[in-house]
Amino acid sequence: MTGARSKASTRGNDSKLAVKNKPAKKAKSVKDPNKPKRPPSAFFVFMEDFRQEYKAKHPNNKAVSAVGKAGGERWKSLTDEEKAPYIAKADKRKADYEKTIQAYNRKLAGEAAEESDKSKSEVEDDDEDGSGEEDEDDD
DNA sequence: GAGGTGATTGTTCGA
DNA sequence: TCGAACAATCACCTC
Repeated sequence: MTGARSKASTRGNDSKLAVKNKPAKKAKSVKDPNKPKRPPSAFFVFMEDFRQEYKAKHPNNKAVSAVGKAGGERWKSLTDEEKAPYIAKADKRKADYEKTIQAYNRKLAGEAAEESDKSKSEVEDDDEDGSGEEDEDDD
């Protein structure tokens, strides 16, 4: 939309020296390394294509910032019809992601229950069949 | 050597 | 409901 991301928006182009005051993004990922990555939005699906095109046109330009800018402008110039295939792809990935995240959440719940059960076992100390394998969601 | 940074938009999730 | 975080990419820079 407005594109007024309070995050980076208009940063110094190549001012890598300008240290961003945003916290380490990766820090959160470290929290949940097993968490499935978010699906790419239609724009990112488009970028996958656009990067190759841009690379072909500008083999010397490896600056991701330039690709991002060019991709953003191109994306805005696209019509809904042109965006449609990318949106469809993104939608597909999103559906897949929902499945994955559900399995992930179930696994989390299972682990939480296991931990809770462990605490209980420590107190009661009985019943340890070990048959509580998480269903790897095969269906 | 390892890891952060930049630029873009869309989506998701938490407060 | 709003806003921040995060998704990909990769050369370059800092520690």
